[in-house]
Amino acid sequence: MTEYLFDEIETRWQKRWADGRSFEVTEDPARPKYYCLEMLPYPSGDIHVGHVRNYCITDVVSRFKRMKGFNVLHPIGWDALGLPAENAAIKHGVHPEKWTRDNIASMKRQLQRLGFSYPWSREIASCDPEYYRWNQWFFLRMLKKGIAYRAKAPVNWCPQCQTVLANEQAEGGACWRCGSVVEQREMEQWFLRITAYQDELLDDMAQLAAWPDRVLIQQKNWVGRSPGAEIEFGIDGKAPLRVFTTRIDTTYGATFMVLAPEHPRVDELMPGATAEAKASLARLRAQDRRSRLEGKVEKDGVFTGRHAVNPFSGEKIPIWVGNFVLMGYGTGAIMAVPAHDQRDFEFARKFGIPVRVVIQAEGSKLEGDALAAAYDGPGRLVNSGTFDGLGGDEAIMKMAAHAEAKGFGKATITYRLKDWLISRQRYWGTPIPVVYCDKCGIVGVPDAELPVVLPKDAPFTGEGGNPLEKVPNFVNARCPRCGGTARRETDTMDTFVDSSWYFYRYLSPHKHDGPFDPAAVRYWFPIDLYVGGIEHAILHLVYSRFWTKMMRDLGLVTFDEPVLRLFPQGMVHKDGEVMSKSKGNTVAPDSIIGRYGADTLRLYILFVAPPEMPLEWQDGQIEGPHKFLLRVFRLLDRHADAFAQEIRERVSAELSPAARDLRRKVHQTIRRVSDDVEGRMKLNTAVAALMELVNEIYRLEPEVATGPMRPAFREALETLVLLLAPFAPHLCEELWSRLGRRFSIVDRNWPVADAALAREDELELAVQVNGKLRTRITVAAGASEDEVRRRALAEPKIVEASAGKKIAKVLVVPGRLVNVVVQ
RNA sequence: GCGGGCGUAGCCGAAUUGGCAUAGGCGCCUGACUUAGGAUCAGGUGGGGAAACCCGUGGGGGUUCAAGUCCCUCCGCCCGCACCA
Repeated sequence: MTEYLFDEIETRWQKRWADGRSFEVTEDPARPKYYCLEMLPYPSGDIHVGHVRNYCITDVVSRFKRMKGFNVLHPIGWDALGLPAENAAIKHGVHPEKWTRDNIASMKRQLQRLGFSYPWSREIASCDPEYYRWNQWFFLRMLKKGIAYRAKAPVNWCPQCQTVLANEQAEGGACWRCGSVVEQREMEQWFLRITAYQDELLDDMAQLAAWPDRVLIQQKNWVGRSPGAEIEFGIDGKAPLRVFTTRIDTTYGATFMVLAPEHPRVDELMPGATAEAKASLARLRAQDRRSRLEGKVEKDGVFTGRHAVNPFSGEKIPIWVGNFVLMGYGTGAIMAVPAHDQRDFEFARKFGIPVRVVIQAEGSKLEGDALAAAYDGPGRLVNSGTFDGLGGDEAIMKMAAHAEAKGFGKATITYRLKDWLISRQRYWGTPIPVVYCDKCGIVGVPDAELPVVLPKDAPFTGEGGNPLEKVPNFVNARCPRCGGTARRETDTMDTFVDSSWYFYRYLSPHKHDGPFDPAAVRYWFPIDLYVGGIEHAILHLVYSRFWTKMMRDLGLVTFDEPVLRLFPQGMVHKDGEVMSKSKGNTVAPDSIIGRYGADTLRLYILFVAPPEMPLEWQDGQIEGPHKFLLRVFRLLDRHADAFAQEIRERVSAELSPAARDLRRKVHQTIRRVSDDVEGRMKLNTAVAALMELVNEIYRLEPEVATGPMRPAFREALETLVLLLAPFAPHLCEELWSRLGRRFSIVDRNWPVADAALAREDELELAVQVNGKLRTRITVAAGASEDEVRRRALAEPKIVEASAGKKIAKVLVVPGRLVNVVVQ
């Protein structure tokens, strides 16, 4: 019965929405706008309820804003997702384009079934040639400005995916898609110079006040800005060794140096190494990458047999190779100060290298193990020549100035962030629009020849390697500059290039003479609300910030940041784990919709936990929201038809006590739901408020539904339907039309709370003695403080509790409580 | 190891600015209606106690008239980063 009910209602309204014209959006400068979206979904076949949560959140906010009178853009698009699409295509023996489009169609159907019909949407797919065109267009402009460049560098290679990866995509040494351990390879690849924006990515966080701190902290750590200094340590008969340090003030305490095992000068420094030393070196090199994945590996190293000169003290110190020094950070070499660095200390102890204190807190005489523990404590320099007695920043500044004056060093800033590697050895992605000419070198494809499209006949063997290399028609090209023969680039772009700017393309998805319409961008941007998973904190969300800054420098936009408010929703868990296909603990939306309806599923997801918290899926809990919707339906079913026939009367100013209670609850609920959705994004408490309202309506229905107070009852029902509409849109469209109102409910104004009606006439105040609850009193809302105090002190329980004691103070907190302090 | 967050009923959770702890839902109990109820409607539901009252937000301590909320400390869980020089 109920299944039939919701199925029929939902089918009916999904059809109406699909051809409804009232959802059109325009760039009308006179109207306030609201641009909200969820992170670009992957067309990865079947969705499960874990995916559905961010759609629910965004859809509720969109509908709410629409009812608030905003022009709302809530678009949807699809990521081509190069690598997984290609792997899936190989696995299933179909072309990745067909696989992608089939999955897009399937996902679209599933989302429509959920009521996410995106009536005010503009749709894009980043696998379309027209999207390729603009990716390439941007690339060529970046190439011209030196932001895109090709270089040989150590890069991450995923042996499973058979392609290189960006640093961000190989975090912790594992591939972001397949989890394989990545290898380091020296390869020539395409990069985007994101490091040109590293300071701005940090500084502009000041504009991101509405982003969660944890995301900003993650990004900050990822950029990893460390101010410090570079110093050169001389080596007899060789070029000096450069190191980076944040603690130049400890240089007198450097008792040895350490190179990363992969450091390019290791072989040069140990030409006549013994077989034993060579074996140690080989061991260190083999060990290094794995050690970082597996966590703790004991510090290990080998002495090169050579020494370097400390430029401050002139002391000769041994040069070691050590597994705890990373080639990817700083210069890949360090000066080791065992007295003031835990890692250096451990290494020094293992190999019997001396430890020299150069910073000491006044009066302290630390020795041995305690030295390391004190390494970052405050103190003054000792054993540091002419710098003795200096402390903190002053020591750092004076020593850096000295190094610069003597020409062996200078203050620098080191960053962890590396340039974004965007080339991929895959078929299914945007072709990088350049050719290699024997005479002219690297030449960009002219705009007029864009887009460079993928050949349809690429062979998919599943044997690895890029199929594009095996398509002569694609590879053999003419040089646009000299007309000679040239070889076309076969690498394609990282899928994260697509997602870096898709939300601009939404504004004008069919534009052919530019990536987007600047007037539309002026109107809609920046994005007001962006909902998505936290897993993109240092991937998509860094890339798209970079992309916007890059476009600003190309003169395409005038602002620095694309997203005003970021809202990372919590994951959906089941059986204690994140719900995901690979875990096999998914719940299909279809099975829930078939049983309870799409509105119930939405309401459950929104109600059972606040949106930012993880949600534990529990089968039984969905009954509550379902029963609630049926309760609403039955309530309206009893009255709607009659109300639709009647003339709408104004609510009388003379209210019965029951009608007064009802109106108060109605207006309090308007206020609560509005605040919860608009300000705090606490959609779970908004739903709870609506449940309270329905309980109150049921309670008062016998007294108010008929007779002179009927208009107040009608007001309650209509307001309920309006407030519930963003949460249960199918049901509320149905009920709204049953009340004789016109399609669509999202075009109705959101109700406005009347403060006078919401105010309580009487207040129940707690009366405490020394902070302990003793009794309660009921007073008129406007009662004076004096009167409240008198009433409280007259209460028998208070008289009893304070008998024989001195009343020191009586605190009256208006509207809340009275606290009598006795001694 | 460093950084961030969290810990409230049998379960999910509420408490927005330090002001009546536990809203709303699940579950459970009672009653009504009913041939029947896994439907619906109404009521109850932190622990102890006959009651007065006492206890109660992971443990301990502190600030305050008043602490789930602020401070210190310990325990547990989650997330992020991790030889970053």
